[in-house]
Amino acid sequence: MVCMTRRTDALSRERIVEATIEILDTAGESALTLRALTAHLSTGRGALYHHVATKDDLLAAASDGVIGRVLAEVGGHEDPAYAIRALALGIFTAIDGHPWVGSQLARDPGQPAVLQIWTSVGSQLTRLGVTGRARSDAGSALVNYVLGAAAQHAAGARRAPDQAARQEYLQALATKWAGEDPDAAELLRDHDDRAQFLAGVDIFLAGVSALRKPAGSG
Amino acid sequence: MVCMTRRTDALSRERIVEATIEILDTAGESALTLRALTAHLSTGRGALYHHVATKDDLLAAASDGVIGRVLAEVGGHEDPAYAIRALALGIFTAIDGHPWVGSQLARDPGQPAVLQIWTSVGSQLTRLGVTGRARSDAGSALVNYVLGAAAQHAAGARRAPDQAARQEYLQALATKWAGEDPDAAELLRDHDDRAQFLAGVDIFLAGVSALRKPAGSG
DNA sequence: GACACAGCTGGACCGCCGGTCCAACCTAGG
DNA sequence: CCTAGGTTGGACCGGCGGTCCAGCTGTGTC
Repeated sequence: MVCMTRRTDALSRERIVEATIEILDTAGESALTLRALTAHLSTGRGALYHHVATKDDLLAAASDGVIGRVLAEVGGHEDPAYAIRALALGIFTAIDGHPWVGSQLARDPGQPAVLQIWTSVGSQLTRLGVTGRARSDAGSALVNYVLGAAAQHAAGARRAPDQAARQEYLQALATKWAGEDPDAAELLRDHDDRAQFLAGVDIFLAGVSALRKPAGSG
Repeated sequence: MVCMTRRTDALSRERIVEATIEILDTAGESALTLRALTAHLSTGRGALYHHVATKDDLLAAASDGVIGRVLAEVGGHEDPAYAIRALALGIFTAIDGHPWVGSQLARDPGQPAVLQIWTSVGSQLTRLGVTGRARSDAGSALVNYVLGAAAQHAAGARRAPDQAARQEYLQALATKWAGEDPDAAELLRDHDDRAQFLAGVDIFLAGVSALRKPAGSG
């Protein structure tokens, strides 16, 4: 009956999600409190709960927004293998910038953001000529790899936010590995998460291609 | 000076971790409360904190115990590729039985359980003849895939604990996919998580092998 | 056997959390 | 002007992880 919003600057789900992302980005997951959110929006809790069901709902909406933006950006490449690399790298970059998304994606396989990733990967695999069970197997492998790497990278970023702490962490790991394989310890020292992540995508793509060729007959 | 434990049936870190695993297995992650733990052990909170630093410490110790047992069991295969499959399947089975481990592994890359997985995978890859950067890339890919699949499977199990709920969930997913690819929707219906997980491992192993051959020179 | 000691134990207590509830408010329609 | 209903803000609730401390309990010493 009435117009849906009384004032353009009034509280809305969109504004709440926006503020949520801002808090998460600037102060981290642990700082996202409904109290902090109400303070940030200069409002009360009842108002929040008129637009949002629960805190989890809010987190899902926030990560859905970020992932949705990424998937929309990287959708337009002709070569499907290249598109898959771009898709994976886009997700990685997004989680590098917003570590909380990585944790959130690992939390619930039914949330919209994860479904978006599934369908994007699935359609690129179809374009790659993979179908049937091979496609669902490959899709599962790639999605799980991307989400796993995302969660680990995000957790690492949470644990070692600055470069010094990260160096310490890598050093400790290198020491642990040194006895077993000095070469690996050396590589760990000038280690690039992004390059390693892409190398993993390439291993996956090579595997899909290798398994497709020998099984020629339907 | 004195003997380290006064009575064999007294409170100890081991007993606490054991009780923690029992609560997590029987009642789920959300049921693990320090209050529930004290009730289970018929003790108070101060006593708990004499043996355990924080709740996170407890969770890490619990998952470390489960993973450690798994890795010790599957270590003895001659063929490294087979050993990797056994390793991955062992982790998958453990997480299928203890879903909370899956969530825990995705939370912190520095915890002992994750380091154990890294070193196990790394040593098997070395036995497979993969070295240097290829090894760290392959190890990263495999570990991230396994951890990602574990976390997703665990989250799914948390969300749909019984078979009926799981069917509903798959049905909803199938409906979503049906418009895009009816074949995939059909496959989703009689979907086997364990087989799909192993298919993913095979994709990565095939990729590692495929990328090793063309790059013959060091 | 008495004693002092040190580590262990249990429960009261704290601040904070997510979520609920309701009285006051503000705008649209009559 | 009044009424009505969606919107707002804050008081309130039970429960959480973690801290603190007074007392207990087993031990080594004499």
